Amino acid sequence: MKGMSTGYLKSGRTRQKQRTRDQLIAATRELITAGDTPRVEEVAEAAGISRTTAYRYFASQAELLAAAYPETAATSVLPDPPPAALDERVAAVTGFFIDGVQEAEPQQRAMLRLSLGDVPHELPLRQGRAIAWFVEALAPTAETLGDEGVRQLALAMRAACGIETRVWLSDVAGLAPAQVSALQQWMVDAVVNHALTTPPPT
Amino acid sequence: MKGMSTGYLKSGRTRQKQRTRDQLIAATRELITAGDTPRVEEVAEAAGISRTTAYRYFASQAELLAAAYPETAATSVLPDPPPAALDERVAAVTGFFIDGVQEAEPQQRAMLRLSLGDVPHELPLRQGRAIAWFVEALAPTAETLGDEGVRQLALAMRAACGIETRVWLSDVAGLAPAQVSALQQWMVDAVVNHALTTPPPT
DNA sequence: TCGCTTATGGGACTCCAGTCCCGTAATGAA
DNA sequence: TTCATTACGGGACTGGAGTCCCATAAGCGA
Repeated sequence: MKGMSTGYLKSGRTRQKQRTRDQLIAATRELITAGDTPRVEEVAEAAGISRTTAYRYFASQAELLAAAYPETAATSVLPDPPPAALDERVAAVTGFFIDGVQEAEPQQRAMLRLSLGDVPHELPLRQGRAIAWFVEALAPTAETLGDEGVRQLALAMRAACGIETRVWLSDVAGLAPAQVSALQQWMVDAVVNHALTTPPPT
Repeated sequence: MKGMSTGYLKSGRTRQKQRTRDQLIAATRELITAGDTPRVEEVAEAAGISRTTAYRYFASQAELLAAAYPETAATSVLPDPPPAALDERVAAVTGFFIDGVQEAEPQQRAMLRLSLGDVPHELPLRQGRAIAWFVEALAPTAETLGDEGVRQLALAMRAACGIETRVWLSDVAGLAPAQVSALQQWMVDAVVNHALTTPPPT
């Protein structure tokens, strides 16, 4: 089972398939918020759907978890109206992002672990949706840094406050969740300030 | 099988056990440098030792890989004599660390993945050995930052240039290995410089 | 050399992820 | 209502990680 093509839902019994898919995702979310990383079998059972069918919709546990990850439909996470000051914009986006990671930490960890699996994934398991948010926050620096510089800085910001850094600061460094968030926020400030004097490499 | 207590090797047939353990680690290293993440069974077979015995020494594939990770016996990685300038000290340690991570990337990824397993580990699977190196590099800042400040900064530095950040910059951001290293080096510079004006949170 | 201790080997077993085959039943068009 | 299409369910199967039991043989002291 290789996962279904994107167009699959669009032909034939559209509503039935959409309903099945939605039920699987809903069940996944419930189990995740209940605390664990559910097996595909558990999700299927909770949704009243057979394991086989669950695998028809999602090629792996990883894809199912990724699909269940809450979509932030918003293309921007800046307040309205967006502040003009760079530090306010950065603080808003960074705070939103760090809070989101902290809240969904178990799921984030599961997705990270599964994305590190032996078999490379074709499907975009971890999509880097947040990069655009950081780029937007950096709009005031566009002239000085240029498109490429802005992008590199946004990557550094995301790297500094993502789940990967959080995992190490928690598991190995032994910091408490609030300390992790504070240090990540501080690291983001560091890279932003540094970029203003020394542009990131390209 | 829960792994053997530390004192196990010290009682009874010491040399035999040490030999068995060494053979397992040697075989693991060979297979790793050959390119893959070996299964315990493969390691055992390559070492001419039974799978059961391999599990007697290492409770999991993760522990075996961690034990096979090259020990940098050196307590310092600064050149001799160590430079006095902060930026030279930081550049030396960071360069050494980033290069080491890049060279052992498959193994590092495997250890990261396995450390994210569902079952929490009691044994120190990932030990944070590098923290001391960064603390040492930061010696010139000890007076201004204080012990706690130095440690927090060292954690931020390690977080910025570790395998976790590397994974994201490679897999999601799509940077080439050399670009990843360059951006990580730049991030380390950023946090060090930032700490001189704005101490990290405690 | 003998015999006790104990490290080792063999192999069966559980659990989970993922695949595959095939029969059934729901859907929706004629 | 009839009937072809097709989504679904059941269940067997592979393969890898890790556990456990028991027999064997290697090590080491007497």
